[in-house]
Amino acid sequence: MSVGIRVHGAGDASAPGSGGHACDWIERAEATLAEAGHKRGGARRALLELLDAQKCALTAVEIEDALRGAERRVSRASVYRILDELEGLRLVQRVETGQAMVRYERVCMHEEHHHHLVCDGCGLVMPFSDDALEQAIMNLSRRVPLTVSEHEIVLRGSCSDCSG
Amino acid sequence: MSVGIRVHGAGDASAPGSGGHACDWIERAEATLAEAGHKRGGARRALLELLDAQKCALTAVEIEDALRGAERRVSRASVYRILDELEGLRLVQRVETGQAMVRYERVCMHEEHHHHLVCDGCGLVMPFSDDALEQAIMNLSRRVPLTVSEHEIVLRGSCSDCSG
DNA sequence: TTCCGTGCAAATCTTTTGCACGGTC
DNA sequence: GACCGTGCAAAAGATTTGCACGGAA
Repeated sequence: MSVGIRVHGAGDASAPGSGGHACDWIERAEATLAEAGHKRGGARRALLELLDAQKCALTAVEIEDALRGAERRVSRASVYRILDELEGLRLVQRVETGQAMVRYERVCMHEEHHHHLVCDGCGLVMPFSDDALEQAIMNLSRRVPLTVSEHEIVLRGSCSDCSG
Repeated sequence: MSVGIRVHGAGDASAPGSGGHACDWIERAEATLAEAGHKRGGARRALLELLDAQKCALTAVEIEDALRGAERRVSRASVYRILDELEGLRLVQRVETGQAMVRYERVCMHEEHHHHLVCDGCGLVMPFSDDALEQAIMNLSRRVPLTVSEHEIVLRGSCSDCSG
């Protein structure tokens, strides 16, 4: 009985902090980075703020573009480098949507684990979560010949706009 | 109650036809291709035979390498072109394992739908299937704002060899 | 004979790396 | 002052495309 399905809106939440998070991700990120021996830097700060304001995963190019006008310009190389660091510290996670480019989104502990809907027509990516699905995955993970550390689920299809 | 979990072996089945299929995939593929107005060709034939003998998904490079010695040499460009055609005809499907390269495997109608376990340590990819999971996905697919045409699930972790 | 399938080489695109400079600690 | 974070440019790796030839229908 999957009564627990929740589809979150897509797109970003322009105003920083309106991403609907109550986990102070930026604060935790800065702390984790400091703990790991990193110094602060303007590019990374801008990237953290951008990611914090998103509701869903972005590609490196989208991040570079978003930052170009707004916060502060950040070079493509830095975007990749920073995302890589953050992924290593489990502050962001990669999302493979099968769209040629990898997407990244912040990971909020205490926040609901979610997965993605991808429209093959327009490329829209939308997060969702479902208790029954998580349950099935958890049961499964215990019974598989692999120590499972993460899982990723993508549903592909056609969104209401593209279905006509 | 996920009593239905099945983990298939990994790797290929060297002897063509031993992939455990009862669906005559090659035959169906050739028919579908002909119907779509394609002429026959040696490169594609070799690729079909290779894919038919696999138990799990291969990358374009693995396919090129496998074909180099065996069946018939096939250029990288042809590998990609042929895979693309086959994907369009739903004869093969892409598998995104998060390993930098896309993987491809044949799609057997009538054959059990499966997903993948990926070892982050050694890159091993193993197919599995689970009824409870499929059930959860099916329920979910009906209740989501997207006409779902496919879904992909990847569990990542550490295989028994890599866990020590 | 007409076209499609294929190989080769070049192009494109995403992601990574080398190096030098400027800021943080 | 020592070192890390960052930008720029070049490199690397995966995938795609242009073009010409040979084989299938």
